[in-house]
Amino acid sequence: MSTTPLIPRTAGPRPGGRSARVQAAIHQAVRELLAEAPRDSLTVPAVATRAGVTPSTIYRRWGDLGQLLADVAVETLRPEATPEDTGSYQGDLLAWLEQYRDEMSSGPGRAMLRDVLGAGTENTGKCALYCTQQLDAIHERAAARGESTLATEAVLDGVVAPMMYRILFAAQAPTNEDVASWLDALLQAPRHST
Amino acid sequence: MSTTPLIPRTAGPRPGGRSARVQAAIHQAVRELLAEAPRDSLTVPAVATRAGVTPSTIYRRWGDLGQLLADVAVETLRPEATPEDTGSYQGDLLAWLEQYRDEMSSGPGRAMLRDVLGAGTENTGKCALYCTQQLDAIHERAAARGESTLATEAVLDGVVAPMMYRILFAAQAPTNEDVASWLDALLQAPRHST
DNA sequence: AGAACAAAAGCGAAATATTTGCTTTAGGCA
DNA sequence: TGCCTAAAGCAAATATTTCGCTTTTGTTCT
Repeated sequence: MSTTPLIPRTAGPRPGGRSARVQAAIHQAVRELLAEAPRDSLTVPAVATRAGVTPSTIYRRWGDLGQLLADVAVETLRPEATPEDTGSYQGDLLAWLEQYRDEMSSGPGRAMLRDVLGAGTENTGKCALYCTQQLDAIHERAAARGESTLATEAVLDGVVAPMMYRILFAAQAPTNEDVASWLDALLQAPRHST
Repeated sequence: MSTTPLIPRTAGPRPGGRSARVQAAIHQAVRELLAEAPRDSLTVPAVATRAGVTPSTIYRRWGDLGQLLADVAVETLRPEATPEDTGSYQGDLLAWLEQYRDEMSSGPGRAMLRDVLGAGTENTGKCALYCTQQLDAIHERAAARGESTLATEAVLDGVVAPMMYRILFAAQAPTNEDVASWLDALLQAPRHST
């Protein structure tokens, strides 16, 4: 029964405080256990034990295993660097899209997507935000070089969306050739902004 | 060795048998309870009670609540009729895409998507299959009329995929205007097959 | 620095949910 | 009809989740 408020969620109040330490221990425990055993044998008590924490801590903070897994997933998905600089806009775009495809269509990538989408919180928004931010970074770098570019939204709709649709729903994941051809279609047809 | 079964998980061996009746009762119970109480207060024992069945029946057949919900969702999502005939290809397409958007971006629609994607079985494939089949039906009807058409795959990539991407990841769902403009872009640019 | 406060964690008992071995029932088939 | 098998029922054993209460910890105010 879910009558409880279930407050903030993902971030402890300040870095370095107890909350932050406990959260880090729990996230770490989840990652370790996911590496050791199949995902569906993971339980809250097991995570708690590994993290050196009581189960009720986890239940009070996350509510259930799904929310916790979603948090860990979105945390893992957060880009740790700006997209690689290949020297050209089209090169940057293609390189980033291909690595994104690799990551998302892999076993662990798909599992993380499932966790995030299955939980259905604002974590899904973060997921899309990270993607948009990386594309924006590529866009800005190209603009600084004076290259003509596509709107980030066009890339999202033209490449990322079909890619995700196939990863999520289709029997077989998209290939790098698919990605390249979606991108080509965009680069040929529509008006670039200069 | 009898090579028989290859049993699909969701369907009892024959319609009318005990399995089929039990499955129907359980599906029905899930739908009723979902209509009465918030989704996360649903439990397997509650479903079992409502369906007049023992919990172990559900656990043995579906494994857990998530799988059962995914089954019910994909069953609900199955189209019960061929797409409405508006008289023209473009009319048919637009009408169907708009109703699909309505359905998928509604509260219940999003919940069902979450259930299906979160469970991560071949149910996701069925979901995409239904969509493809409806689009193919529209395509065939247009071909029979002698109209020029788009490849179903183009519609999937150009309209359905961006639509789903936003429903799943974005803060705000796409509008019918979005759908219309995605479709327009397709209809103007690329080669139609006659 | 020290005291007081609030937020979060620990603990353990109670309530629920899940698993499992065995029995019973219902359909399919010779 | 009378076996035969797959699925359901039942109930005991486990495992999990929830919840009230206590304790710890970090922050803030003198």
